[in-house]
Amino acid sequence: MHVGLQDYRSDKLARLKALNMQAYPERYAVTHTLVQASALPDGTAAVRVAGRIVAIRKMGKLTFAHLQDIEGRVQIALKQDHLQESYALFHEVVDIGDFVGVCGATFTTKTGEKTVQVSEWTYLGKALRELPEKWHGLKDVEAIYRQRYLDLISNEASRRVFLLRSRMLAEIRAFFARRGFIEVETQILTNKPSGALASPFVTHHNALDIDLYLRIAPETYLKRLIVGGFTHVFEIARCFRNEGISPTHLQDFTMAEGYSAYYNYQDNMVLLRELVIHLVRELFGSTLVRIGEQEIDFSAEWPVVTFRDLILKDANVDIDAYPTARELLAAVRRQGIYLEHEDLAQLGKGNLIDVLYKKISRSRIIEPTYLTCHPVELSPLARKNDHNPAITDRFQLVVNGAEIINGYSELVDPLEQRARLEEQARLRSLGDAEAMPMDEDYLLAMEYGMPPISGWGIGIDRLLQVLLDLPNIRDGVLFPTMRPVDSHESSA
RNA sequence: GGGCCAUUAGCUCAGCGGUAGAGCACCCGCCUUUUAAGCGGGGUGCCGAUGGUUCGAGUCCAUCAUGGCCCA
Repeated sequence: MHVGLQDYRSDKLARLKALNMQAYPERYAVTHTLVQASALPDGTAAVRVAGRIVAIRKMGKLTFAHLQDIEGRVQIALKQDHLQESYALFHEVVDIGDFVGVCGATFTTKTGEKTVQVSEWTYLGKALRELPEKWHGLKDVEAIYRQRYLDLISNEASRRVFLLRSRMLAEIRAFFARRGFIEVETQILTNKPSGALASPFVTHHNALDIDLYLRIAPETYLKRLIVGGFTHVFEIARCFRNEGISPTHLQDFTMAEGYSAYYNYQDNMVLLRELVIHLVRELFGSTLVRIGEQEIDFSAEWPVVTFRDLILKDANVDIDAYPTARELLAAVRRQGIYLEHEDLAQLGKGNLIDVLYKKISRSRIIEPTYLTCHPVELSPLARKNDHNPAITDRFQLVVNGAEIINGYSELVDPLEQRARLEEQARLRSLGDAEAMPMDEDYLLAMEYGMPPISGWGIGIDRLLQVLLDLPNIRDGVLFPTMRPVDSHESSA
């Protein structure tokens, strides 16, 4: 016997078998979903619904119960008058948590709840363990992540989060389809961890006897597709980064990423603003979203701020006035700002600006804001600005201190790309694990010619977290990665 | 990697040196419009693990495990 199984439930299972009833039948035909049934007019006959029993209220010869699924619930009523001996049987074998199917007619109770008056019920599945407590639900964070099914059964708020996530992805697909984008799937097991500055997961292919990397971004593959003739292309891409765990970082996350030939980054700033406003409207029925203490109106104008102006405002330091990292760092210290980093002195100017921004500015940005003109060394795949070679034609959407969207005009010149990747490879050889490796295969594709391109990436998990104001990004992930409960457990 | 917090019944939680507790769930009885149904009766436990201190340890100490938050 397994630990934790409730004896009274095992007893009822044995009782079912003794009565020659199926504890786990193979099929049940329904006429309505639970939510549909709860909206039928009174007197609708022969309604057949099925679900998990989440509450039973027995009042002698009359019993009320609730059937529930992911979308909702409906009340059922069982009367001894109508059901005869099968009324007692119900109480003899059915527990909260079991699945049943019922057939009956709809009516409305004195207290106004639509209810199916059961004329016939069918056993559909035994639960050998008790459900979490009906009023408080499942509270233990660890159990919520490890046993999401229990969280979904017992917490209405959790059901809402995951239904909204699903709708959000459907709306993103519909939005881009309407604008002529073609959805693709590119490889997840890659030869090079390209397309972002991040540490990859490494795995091994036995037949080829080579190490492979789980993709950190689909970027270079989607741009190869532009070479191949796609004009507007996007992917809902699961990506993997072998980095630290925090309430805002996942190792295994979903990115929607897209590219358009002939666009520049400003075209995409317009496009993605439309997308976000569309999503907020569809999901919440309004562009006003409550996030923390703030009510944010996504339809209001989004400020556009350059890195330089942002840091000038928050730190009183003009990053353009200091040509080297050393001078910039000294200027920052003169403002009484002390940055924390493992080897601050080793950082290049671009990375230093990035650390500074994260320290003093990012968390202060609450309303949707486009941050632009990123330092070139943070963006090895982005196009340099035609007038200022120190910055790129890049933008990020920041909301409530979180980076939701990243996009830029793409670097399409293969010779400059080669030089940039050589610089990255050099940083990598000096020990920067996040620098990009040389990627000859991508350069080969570029050498066949690229049009002007602009691309974008949306952190789906992050977006969901911000819009739903979730304390931990994993609250929007069904089964977040966890350490195993017992790493050397037996095969019990 | 560092700091703080948590881990007690199936679930939600009390208990902080002296015989393991409550509510829900569960079992028995009553109850034909309830909905955290109600009323009466019943306590189901490896108190995360391992050591230690003590006459005596959920309780104090140490180490470990898992998780959360903050910092790096």
